[in-house]
Amino acid sequence: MANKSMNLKQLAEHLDLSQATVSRALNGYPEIREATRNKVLAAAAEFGYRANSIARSLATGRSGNIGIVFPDNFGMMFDPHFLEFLAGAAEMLSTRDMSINLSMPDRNHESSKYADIIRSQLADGFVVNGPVRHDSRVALLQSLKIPFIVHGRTESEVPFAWVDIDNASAFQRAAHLLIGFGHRRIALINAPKHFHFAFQRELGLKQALEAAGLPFEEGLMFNEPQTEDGGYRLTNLILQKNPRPTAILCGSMILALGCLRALRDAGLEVPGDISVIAHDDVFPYIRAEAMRPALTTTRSSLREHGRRVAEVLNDIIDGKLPASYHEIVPLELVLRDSVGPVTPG
Amino acid sequence: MANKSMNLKQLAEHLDLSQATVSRALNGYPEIREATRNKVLAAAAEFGYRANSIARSLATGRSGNIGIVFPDNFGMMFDPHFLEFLAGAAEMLSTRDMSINLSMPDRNHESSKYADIIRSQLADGFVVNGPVRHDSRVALLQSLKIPFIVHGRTESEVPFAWVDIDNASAFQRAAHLLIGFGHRRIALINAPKHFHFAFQRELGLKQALEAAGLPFEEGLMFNEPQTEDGGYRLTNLILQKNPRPTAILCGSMILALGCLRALRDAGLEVPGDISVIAHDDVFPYIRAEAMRPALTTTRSSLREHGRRVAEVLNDIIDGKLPASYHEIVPLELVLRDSVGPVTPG
DNA sequence: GTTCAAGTTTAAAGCGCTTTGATAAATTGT
DNA sequence: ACAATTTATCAAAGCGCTTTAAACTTGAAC
Repeated sequence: MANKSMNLKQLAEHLDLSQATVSRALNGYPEIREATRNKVLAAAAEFGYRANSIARSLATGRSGNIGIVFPDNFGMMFDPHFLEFLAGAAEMLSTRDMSINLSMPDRNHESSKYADIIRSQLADGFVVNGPVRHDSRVALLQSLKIPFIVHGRTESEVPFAWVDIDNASAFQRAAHLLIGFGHRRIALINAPKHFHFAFQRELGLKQALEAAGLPFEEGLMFNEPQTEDGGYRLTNLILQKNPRPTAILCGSMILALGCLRALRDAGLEVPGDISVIAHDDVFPYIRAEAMRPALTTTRSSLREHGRRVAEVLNDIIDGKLPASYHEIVPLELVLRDSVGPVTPG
Repeated sequence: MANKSMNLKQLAEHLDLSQATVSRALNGYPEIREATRNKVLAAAAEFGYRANSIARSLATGRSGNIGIVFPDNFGMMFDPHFLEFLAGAAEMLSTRDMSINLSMPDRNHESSKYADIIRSQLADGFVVNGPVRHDSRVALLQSLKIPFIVHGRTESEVPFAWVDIDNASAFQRAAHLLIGFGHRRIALINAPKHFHFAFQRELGLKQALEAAGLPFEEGLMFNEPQTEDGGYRLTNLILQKNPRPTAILCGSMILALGCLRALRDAGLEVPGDISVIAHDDVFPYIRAEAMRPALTTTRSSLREHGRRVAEVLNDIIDGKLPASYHEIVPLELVLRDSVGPVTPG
């Protein structure tokens, strides 16, 4: 169908070498003489030879794919975040000549989905996205002995691999900053609390308040899927509180977008009347520094997470890292112009 | 690493049959006696046997993957739309035991990306997403003789496969409806005009106006990436026009969200003061029927497109459909409550 | 009872790579 | 100069499936 291109055998014949030698030369084995390797590389380039990944997989027993299943909460938790993560993973994998095997969860037998994919060797391991506080996928994958990594964290008896940011401490630091500026009533616009990261973020705020001897007010905690619309509506609710909170913490830039709009509509100045800090997942098309005022954020690139998670999963599959490996991606608190001291009145 | 499961040879031995027979039984070949097939099926189920997709691919010469490359305009065109499409494609493919090979475009040599993927047999064909009016990918893939399908359309000398909705006629019908209600000044909030679909939509509006002998006003055409924010800002611009347009056409539900908010902020009633029609890509989490007022829309599910595009691409790869196959997905005009007659004033 | 065709099943080749174990060539030591 | 190493290359096996071509069964037809 497509242009039948040269295969290893033909390349080897052309070079008057054995397939074994050509294969090794291409794959960087040390026992190949430099002169030979150069000849092989040159010929490969000349003919545009690329190893057939299928044949390689059959020989090595590795599919070269990592499996990513659409979050089953898709439609909730969702879109820009998941896609941004995907983009990072895809980017990283292409540098290692690997790919993503993307699939939808099977409503009926979601449990067998993973096993099926592994058994048919469509993927060598999985990424678990959008973990909830007690996520059953971890135990499932563990019992099936399938390599996996969680992006984020969940509560589990048995250790498992994960890569996450320190959500609690990020929001604690943000809150600490606000408290330092004299804020005492801080509202939180957050994702639904059954997500582990959302729960942790509220915890961080709580800790900062308690550390400062300030009361934690349940009534200032708002949870909603992270949409611009949600940010707008929740902010309007916040503004009805009496006395009005003097600062708002937003769980995502998308929520912040809605939040800022609501504040503008209400005729409030940031940071004059109210301070705002958001968590920035670094979407290329929503830039905190370009906003008016430039937004103070806790920042951690979701695309970067995608890259790192894919990398770590590969290393786990390769046995270079243990199945219990975990890592906290550092995160910055970027000071810009949306935080100021509380004004009396 | 993962649970070594049974392979064809072992299954055949267990059944005291040849691999050929078992393979055929499993793949539904007609020459297998019904009794034999049942035995095979039962055993396969018992042992949870799944054919190794890699080995199958090597034998058949088909990877079983379709390639999807992130739109290079990613960050523009984008997110919820692309992901929704992806979800549909993933869903469809899993019913055919196929997968998506998802990759990022290589900035440096995007042209070789496709060829590389085909040569290394990572995919059997490609979906071209988010085509612009003159999209170079079509000529590229054609010259490389790689099976592909365009989701949407583009201008090209040579015929190629595509699946699209009739954007022009959709917007023409929507405009026609508005005109029927007496509207004469209709504003359009649209994606950037270099995208083929956006261009077509404007064309449709223009045609409807001309057919009714009404003037087409360039100044009422607004183009912006399809974000809620964009819809909000552009609507505010529209409201400053004098005389004020009496109807707005929105290119997506996300734009419409922003549009409606701006109207609400301005204290305008829909459809009392102004009528609104939007194009609905059917996101599960933005429902036109749930809005206030329920929105009249042109409707065509992007997820459904993903399914159909994947299906057609497969059929083209299989040779069941010609490489010039194309199809216009029908689209509905759903009347709800956001359109009304022009009120004098 | 043969004969033939249709219906079933099988042995074996092959897909294109990696890798093992053997072999040949180059290098070293004595 | 010849054995002992080390280095570079090769032939062949094998990964797990599909598919071709051949072989074996039936059962009907004569």
